Amino acid sequence: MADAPRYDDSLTIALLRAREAVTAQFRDHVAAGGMTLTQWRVIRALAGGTELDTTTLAHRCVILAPSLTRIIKTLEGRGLIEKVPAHDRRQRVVKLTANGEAVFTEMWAVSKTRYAAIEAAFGRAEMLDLVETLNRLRAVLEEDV
Amino acid sequence: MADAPRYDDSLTIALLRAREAVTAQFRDHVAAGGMTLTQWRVIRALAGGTELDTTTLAHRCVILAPSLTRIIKTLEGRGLIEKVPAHDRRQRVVKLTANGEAVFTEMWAVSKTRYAAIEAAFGRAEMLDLVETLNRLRAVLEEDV
DNA sequence: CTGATTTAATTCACATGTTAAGTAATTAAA
DNA sequence: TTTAATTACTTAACATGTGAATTAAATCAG
Repeated sequence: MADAPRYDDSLTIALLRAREAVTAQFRDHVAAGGMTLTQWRVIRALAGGTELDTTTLAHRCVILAPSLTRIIKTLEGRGLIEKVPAHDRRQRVVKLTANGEAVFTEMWAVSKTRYAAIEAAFGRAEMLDLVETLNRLRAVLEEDV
Repeated sequence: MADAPRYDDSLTIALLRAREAVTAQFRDHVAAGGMTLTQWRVIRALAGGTELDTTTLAHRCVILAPSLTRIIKTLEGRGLIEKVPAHDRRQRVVKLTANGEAVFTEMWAVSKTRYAAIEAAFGRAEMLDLVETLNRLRAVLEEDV
């Protein structure tokens, strides 16, 4: 009785630990760039001149709106992103500044290296398969259950 | 160039979204019990009379020590857990109160149902396989890379 | 065209994640 | 045995997660 059965734990905990292990591979170099992993997701989503409104950006980065509001404020304060006038004046559309693009380019090179290392260690086929499985799980849960 | 390539995104985002989709299946009923998902992990880890120190508990629940300190304070304040005297007086050992066990038992029944629904929708074999793959990924990353 | 509804963001309040620093108890070394 | 190092946990400070309430702009109904 020391260990209760693991019904809802096995999957949620496995996802949590796996994600923790993966992000750990990027955390240091992102922190070295003076950024959090969440902020880095935003920078990445805007790289290459992409202009996005808050809703779209939040969805792509998997960040809730209130968090993104704060992050935009922070990154704007650091001169990494800037506002862009929008047709719909309710929207807040943003893009990277020249400085933001430069920071992205610099960090991106390292990021690719880290990712390649993961791929090499785990196997490219397994990796693609895992991503496919995860997306399938998500699709199933977002419809049926 | 509107879309930057997806090197480090595919896996981290897939993990993030998949976890979000899974936890969404439990969030409502856990919230209905007046608890957060993180607090629920702690309750579950202690169910059945289990006594654990903070370090072990933090590891099992995948919660950082500072977060667990606050959570223990909260749950203790609600009368769900209580301290247990420990040999090593540096340690904080806790267990569920009778009330805590009762709350667990009540919520556990629903939790199992939700989990069974996920298993039915996604497939038991795929689920076990996914958990195994996630743990293998973690093992690889925690050693080699 | 005016009022009701919907939509996009923001703000608020609280819980948790995250790193660094601090405290108390234990253990190891001299 | 007294000090130094280690260990377990807490506190602090800031970033993010989360749900609810709020504000402003756009859209819809009549």
